[in-house]
Amino acid sequence: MIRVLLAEDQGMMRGALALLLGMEEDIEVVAQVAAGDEIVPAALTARPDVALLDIELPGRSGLDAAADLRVRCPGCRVLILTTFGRPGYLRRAMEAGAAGFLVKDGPVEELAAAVRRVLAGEKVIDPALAAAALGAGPNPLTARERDVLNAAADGATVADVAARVSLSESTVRNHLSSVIGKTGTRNRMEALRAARRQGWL
Amino acid sequence: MIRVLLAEDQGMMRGALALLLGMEEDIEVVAQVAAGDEIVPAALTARPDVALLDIELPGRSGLDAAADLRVRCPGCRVLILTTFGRPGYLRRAMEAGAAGFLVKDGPVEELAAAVRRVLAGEKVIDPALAAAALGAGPNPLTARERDVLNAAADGATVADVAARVSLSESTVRNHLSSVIGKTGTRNRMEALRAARRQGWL
DNA sequence: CCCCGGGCATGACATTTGTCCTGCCCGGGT
DNA sequence: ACCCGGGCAGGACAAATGTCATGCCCGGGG
Repeated sequence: MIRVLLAEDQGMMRGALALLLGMEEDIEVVAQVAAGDEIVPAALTARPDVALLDIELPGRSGLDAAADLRVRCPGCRVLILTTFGRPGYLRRAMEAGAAGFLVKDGPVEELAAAVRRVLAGEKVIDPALAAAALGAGPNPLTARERDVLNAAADGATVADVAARVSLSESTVRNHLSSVIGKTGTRNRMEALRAARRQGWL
Repeated sequence: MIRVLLAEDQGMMRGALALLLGMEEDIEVVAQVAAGDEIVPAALTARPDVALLDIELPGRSGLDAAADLRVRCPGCRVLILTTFGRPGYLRRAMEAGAAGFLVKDGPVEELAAAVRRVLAGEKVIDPALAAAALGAGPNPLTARERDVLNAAADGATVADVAARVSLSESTVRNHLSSVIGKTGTRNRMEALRAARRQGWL
């Protein structure tokens, strides 16, 4: 019996996946969580063999939780299941020690198969996605630049961002100008979209 | 046997829902589509009793398709199934003649139940959402303002937008200024977020 | 008939944004 | 000891953005 933990915020999706997986003879869903910060605690009590994690979750990113599971719950394989096949997401997933990376497109049949393959020690990665991730190179943004970009993501003005991250307005503008340069875009809005598309968040 | 058409772009979600609904004794999924512009053709050949439609679909909005089904396929009830419980979406769904409006949170069990209730002639709407939709009032944006805002949604400059919608730059700025005013925001980015949140798109 | 809202357009203006240059501090490599 | 990348900040400048007043045209309603 393969013990599976399921982390997914959309109730209907989570319920449907749980039912589907539960229908397989050799799979058992031993825990379901809807938030990122519930993943590690649930894994510690439920002791799953495979953790099926969404990335965009309330509370905490599935990728962060994956990195934690690596040390807090060794022997528990991580399979990332996400809407977006962003190169940066795949890269971060691999760095976090994930054993597989699935996108929510693609047929349902893939899911149970991927769970079994991951448990068998295989890596499960879409080859096309892998190529894209390798070709795109690593995240060129510095931590500070990501902070500032995130703080500006909701349309905040320079002054707002400066207040949020406790920086001078000049510095904020310098950082923003820098990410605009690195993304090859013309303004923060385009830069934001570009960074998101790459999974640089 | 209730004949159901399923329109949902995410492969895994679509597959999972189809399997779940198919498991009900009285429900049969007679068509599955992944794009908005496939809905009406599929409905015309498959003759479903209930059309379960996502809103955000490639090709065409599920809401537009719903309005079309009203005339092209009368007797076919529409049940909207969407990620976002935006007031404006619900309002538009009702105006398009939908019989129900479900959000993808909430338990899976709701789904089959909603299909049956819709077929029985009931309206299926979350009361809290209905209250929000009524309280929010109608969409204050004019058609042109929506066009311009959409054209600016990807970070395009005023010049870009003007070219896209064939307007003078001055007019574009006037329209943008107007939506900023109507949304009570400070710039186009905030205005965009506000409009999206309301479902005014 | 007149008024009003909507679309379109200009020009003027203040503010914000993005760029560039300079400078300082720090820590890690060579 | 030296350099370099990163973070931080200031100033100066050009370009983009947002506001406002004005004007014109149209169609629908009172």
